[in-house]
Amino acid sequence: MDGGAQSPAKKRKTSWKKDPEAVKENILAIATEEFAAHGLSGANINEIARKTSTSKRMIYYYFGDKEGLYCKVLEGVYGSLRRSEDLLDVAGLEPVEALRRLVEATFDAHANAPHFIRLVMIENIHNGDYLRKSDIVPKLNRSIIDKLEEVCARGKDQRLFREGADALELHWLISSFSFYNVSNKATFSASFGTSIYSKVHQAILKKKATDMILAAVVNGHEPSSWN
Amino acid sequence: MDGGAQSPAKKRKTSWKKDPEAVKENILAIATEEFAAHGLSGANINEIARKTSTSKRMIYYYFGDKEGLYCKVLEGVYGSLRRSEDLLDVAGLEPVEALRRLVEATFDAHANAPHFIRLVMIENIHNGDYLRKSDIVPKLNRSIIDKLEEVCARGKDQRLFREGADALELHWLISSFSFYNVSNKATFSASFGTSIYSKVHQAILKKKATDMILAAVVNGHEPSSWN
DNA sequence: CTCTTTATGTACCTCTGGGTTAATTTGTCA
DNA sequence: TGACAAATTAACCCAGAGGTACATAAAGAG
Repeated sequence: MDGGAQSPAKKRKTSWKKDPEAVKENILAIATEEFAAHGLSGANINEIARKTSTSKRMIYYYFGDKEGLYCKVLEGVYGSLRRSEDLLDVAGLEPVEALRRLVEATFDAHANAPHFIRLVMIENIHNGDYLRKSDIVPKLNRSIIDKLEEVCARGKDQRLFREGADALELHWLISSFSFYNVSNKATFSASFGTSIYSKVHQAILKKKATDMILAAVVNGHEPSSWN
Repeated sequence: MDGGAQSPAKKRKTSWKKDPEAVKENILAIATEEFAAHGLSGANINEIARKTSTSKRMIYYYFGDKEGLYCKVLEGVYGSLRRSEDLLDVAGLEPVEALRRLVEATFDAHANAPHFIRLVMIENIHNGDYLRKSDIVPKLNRSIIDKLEEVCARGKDQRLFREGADALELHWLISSFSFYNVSNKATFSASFGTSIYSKVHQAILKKKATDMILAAVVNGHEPSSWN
């Protein structure tokens, strides 16, 4: 699919060019695939090297060892998700619509970030050891919590939201079905079939889950999608 | 640390006894720990053997290879969960109470089955390949779905539940927060602190999540724990 | 134009870990 | 009681994966 690096016409004179950033990026991209696919111990450095346009030597040159590479991969996917969360702007929406938008966006973001999901699963298998060692932790998913807090505050101010609406608890709930929906697709399908993973059923689940959150948070909200 | 197997005084006469079932059980118990702790590729057969009261050779004698052992471990934990689900009887309760009980029981069952959670996570990393190969799949989590279906049917008959209440969708929702709560504890804590994992906060989350489900399903249910 | 630093390729080393071979002991049934 | 199967032990094998040594080409400093 990509390849093409071997085309002789391009680089016949200077046998190779120095381009550290591109090399690092290339390694990280492949490593993300491989770690996401096979886990930390399951991924194979030789295989990663083979799929890059560089050599195993360069992996160790830039990342030290397998764990170092894994950490950078982890930081990369967390960074991507955070950047996508930062793009979301609900400050202009009224509270109920803002919350609906946040839930739906979280659901979609998870559905569209399979690498992130898998690497978080893998990291949880390792008890979060590498995430904790990394320096990205503090600012981690801060932005999504900030947004939820802002929306909750406005909702309560306007007497639209119940007082029990709590940003962290909401994030826990919203993340749970958004994450589980992707992370446990394989075993859930094996047990109960693939029906809920059809495009239409996914839309229904998103709608019902969103409505359920709203029914819990918003005073007098009728969860009409459950009728 | 352990050792002691070399002490000559103990076993000078009958050096060993035949007890295949006990040996198999012993291997399975240790292997469950190790696979749950380190994953399929992360677990080490030599280490498993060392922790058993038998030898590596016996693992291969009874389970063929590493994957065979893993499959039996997987079947074991799924079986345990299913048996615990079978014990739950809500047929005598009126629909709303029955549903509340099912949600709470699922939440607690997951919280108390860390091995199951980790092995399901691991199995999902492997795309459910081994679960699908196993012969336990058909009857898998059938009982919990049957119970939900029975309760939903009664609830709708009595015009207590909304028509949109669907057993499989409910199971997806209930499982999601029950599972995520345990599976992602490490990364969630790393990001947002451990506050939600205190005993009291866990009870609050269970209450609120249950109330949220009820508010979605039950006509006119007021989610009072959110006030 | 050299000297140094950075970047890269090739070949290699080591040891771990999954899996096996072969012999030995225990139980059982004619 | 002796052959035969089942259970078990100890020692071994070896591919493969993580990691390294060493030489060297490119780029930058002076």
